[in-house]
This record gives sequence, structure tokens and C-alpha cells, in this order.
Amino acid sequence: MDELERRKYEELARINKALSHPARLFIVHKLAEQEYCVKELTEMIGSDISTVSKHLAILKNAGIISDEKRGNCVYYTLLCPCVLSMFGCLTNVIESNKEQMNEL
Amino acid sequence: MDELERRKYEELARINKALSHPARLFIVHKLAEQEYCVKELTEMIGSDISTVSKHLAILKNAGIISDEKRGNCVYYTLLCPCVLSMFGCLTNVIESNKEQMNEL
DNA sequence: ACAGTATTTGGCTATTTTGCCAAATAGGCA
DNA sequence: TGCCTATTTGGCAAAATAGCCAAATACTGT
Repeated sequence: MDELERRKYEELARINKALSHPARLFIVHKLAEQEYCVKELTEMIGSDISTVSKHLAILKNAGIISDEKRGNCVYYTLLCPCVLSMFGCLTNVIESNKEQMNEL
Repeated sequence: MDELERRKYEELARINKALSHPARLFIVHKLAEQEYCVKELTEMIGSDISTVSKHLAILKNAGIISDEKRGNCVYYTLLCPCVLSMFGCLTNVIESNKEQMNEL
């Protein structure tokens, strides 16, 4: 693996790492339907608002969502809907795992 | 978010976490072409063989790859090729980010 | 300017992840 | 059996991540 390839995989991993936390996956899933502000997402998730804000910052930093301040609130939007296809694949893996469990 | 939903996102995150390390993404990408044994992958990656072995164990535990012992070696295979579609999406995000950088 | 709401940031601790080394395990072959 | 190669496991220290609280910031409306 040369230096260029190494950097490529580090970049891919950086993006995917942003998507490897339950709360952040939930956020992405929700934002796929419509935009939400921090407070709304916080109420759905049920942890501290500062925690949710940090999750949102991670997703934003990865370029997966964007924010827009309107009035008193900051609204977040999903930038790459293709991220949803990843849910399909992950669900696939989980289903396969279950099947294999049953075969034992 | 009720208990069932919470568990669902935890499961999704668990799988995706297995895919959020550069070496593990590299491994998946390589195994998409053909099977490889631990030693071969170790030579490509360039870290300690025990480290690579642990990466493989994580991927196997997530149900993404499977192993088969033949003779002296353990060969690993990609189980869910759909994982490759995730690369496409991640690359997409990276490209979008670059474009946005250029717009500044 | 002041009070109230929404959000972010800093700081701290607890937990998890990473990666190396050394040791244990397993199979092949003389 | 004994040696060699391939792989996994245990243990450890460094680094990264998570989540809470408190404080800072930003904007609204009075």
C-alpha cells in the first residue's frame, strides 16, 4: 500500500467513522425525511443537548450534513442521500448474520 | 426513540464500526477481488501480523468476512459484496467535500 | 439593556480502540 | 518427536471517543 492509497483509505475511514455511532445513524435516518433543529433531534434521542450538538458537528465535519441558522434555531439537512443505501447494506449484513445463527 | 429502535441503531452502528478503520476498509476492498490469507494481507498493509489478525477478527465478528483454514494458512473471504456499494457512497461524500472546498 | 431560548464550546472522567510485543496454539513435514 | 511457518491470544500503554455539566455565545422579543 503506497502513501497515496494509504491516505485514500484514511479518508474513507474518517467519513465512515462519523457514521458508526447509533445516535449519528439515527440522525442521518431522520434527516433523510426532513430537516430538524438540534432541540428536536435532542428530544428524539434523549441525551444531553451538548452531546447531540457534538454528534451533529461530527457529521457536518465529515460533509454528510449541513446546517442553516434561521431565527433562533439551527436546522440540519442531509447532504448525501446515498448514505441511505448504506443502511440497506448494513441491514443486509445483520439479516445474513441472523440466518447463519439459525443454521446452527 | 423506543427500546426496539435504539437496539436497531446500535446494531447498525456495531457493523459500521467494523468498517471504520483504514486497514479494515483496505482488507474489504482487497477481499472483494479474491481471497487472501493473513500473511498476504499483512505484507500489503505493513503492520504487525497480530494487528492484522485482530482487524480480521473484528470484520469476521461483524459477519462481513468469513475464514477457512486450508493447510498452514487461514484464508479470508468477503461475505457481503454489497459492502462495496458503501465505498461508492463514501467516495461520493469525499468528492462533494472537495468540490465545496474549491467553491470557497 | 434585559430576560429567555437555542446552540456551541471547554473541561473533565470513563470507556473503547489501537498497535505493538511476547507467548500460546495449530498444522506441516522431516 | 522436534522444527518451522502461520495465526491467534493476552497484556499493556497510548490515543481516540463519548457524554455529562457548566459556561460562553447568539439571537428574539420586551
